[in-house]
Amino acid sequence: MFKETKTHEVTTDVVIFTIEDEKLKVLLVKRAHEPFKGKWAIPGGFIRISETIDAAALRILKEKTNVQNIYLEQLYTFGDPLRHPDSRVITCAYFALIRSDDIVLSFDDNSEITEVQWHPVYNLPKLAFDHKEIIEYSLKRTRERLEFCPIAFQLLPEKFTLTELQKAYELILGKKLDKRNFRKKFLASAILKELNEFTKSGSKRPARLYSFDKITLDSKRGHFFS
Amino acid sequence: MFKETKTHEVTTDVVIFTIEDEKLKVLLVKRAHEPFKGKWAIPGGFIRISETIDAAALRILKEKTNVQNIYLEQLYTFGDPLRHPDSRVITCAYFALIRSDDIVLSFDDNSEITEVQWHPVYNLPKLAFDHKEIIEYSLKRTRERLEFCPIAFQLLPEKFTLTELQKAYELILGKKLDKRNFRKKFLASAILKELNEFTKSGSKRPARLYSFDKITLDSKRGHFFS
DNA sequence: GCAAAAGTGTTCAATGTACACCCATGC
DNA sequence: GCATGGGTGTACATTGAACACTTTTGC
Repeated sequence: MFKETKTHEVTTDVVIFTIEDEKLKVLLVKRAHEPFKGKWAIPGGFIRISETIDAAALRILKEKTNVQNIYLEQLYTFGDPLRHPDSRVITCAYFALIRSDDIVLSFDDNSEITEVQWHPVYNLPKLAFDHKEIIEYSLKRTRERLEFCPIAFQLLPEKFTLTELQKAYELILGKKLDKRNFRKKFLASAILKELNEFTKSGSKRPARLYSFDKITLDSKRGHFFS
Repeated sequence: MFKETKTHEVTTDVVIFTIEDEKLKVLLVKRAHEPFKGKWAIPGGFIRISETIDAAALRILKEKTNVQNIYLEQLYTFGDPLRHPDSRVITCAYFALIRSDDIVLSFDDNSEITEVQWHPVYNLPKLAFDHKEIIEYSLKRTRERLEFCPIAFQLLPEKFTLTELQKAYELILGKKLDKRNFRKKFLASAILKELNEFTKSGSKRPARLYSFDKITLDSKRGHFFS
């Protein structure tokens, strides 16, 4: 009975969302080897024997984006025996939301990968393994989370306008929202800090900048991210 | 890098809730061997090389309870390198809700287990591994699910009274609910079928029996259990 | 007739939704 | 002065929460 388990392999894959060019995008890597050589996949890797699964996911996030201290949530563990064509690989998937500016995509020259790139979520190339399913499920979960917690702030710069925040919501949810209701809700929620700064307008009325109120956010962390 | 993964072991553990003697209980097994010999644990086992994780969890559920076709949901994957004292064991935890009547608890004489028993959730013995944490998290998720889907019906017989349904909710949520509001909500929801049958009262007013409307439930399955 | 559980409605507060116009700026 | 995106409030419907008494039965 124990013998059987020896050939399991356990990986973690991380779905990393961002907003770039007014589009919701996901980070993909191009595979250097078979199986699925030359196909796009979400970044992932083996879980090391003495690291937690969370740590493995964070490590992979950092390897590709140099980003740390991010909202990273365990999504689901995918274990169909046929999901990997060669061997039994169980993967514990995570998802994360990050800002794409001031990020330098990178990868070691370990010959596992030949490219790293952002791809529009709503227009993905053909993906390796069951990664399409994993991304779809991530999006679904992100939408569910968004109804309760303001995780969209991970996608925005420290100072942002309400319109930018609304755009982020609309991109994730895939639908238009009512401007007045949106603003009313956030201004009532006390998680935003109204700044006395405005965008230097490029040919239109300057917009007020807001930031997330770290104190309120931390105090509600258990509530939001439980 | 690949070599490292060879010593991972992957199991699934299943938290099985039921209601017995007006208490919310969870199924525990007593371990026959070290580590944690003689300690109570939630039932679990290795995932076979060619079965899905879902199938493994269902198999374990069936081995202990002979129950199939049940609401079984993947909970979370626990992978702290120190959660097992001897080796690296990653476990993919599931939870399920079942009725305890007409269930015969059982276990193979494979000498892994010396006992199988229901234990009150709110009064657990000391548990092996991180199983206390897993049960607590299961309860939390069950509560969250309960706010959206009527999963409590898994705990009840086919025909039940509104009071029994309410009791099930109260036991899971750990708090009293308002009778009138509770009934109003369910009678408005159209997921209950009102039967022309009543409990044969034991010294009190007979109560109307209801059953879950399978058709409505199935049509809302995607909605509830998405 | 009394103990025990079944059954029943109204009011109020909070929340979500629909909806249209004026404002400040750059050109 | 006009085009562009920024900013604002009201009315309505839905939902959840609080709350107390009458009914039916077995004994």
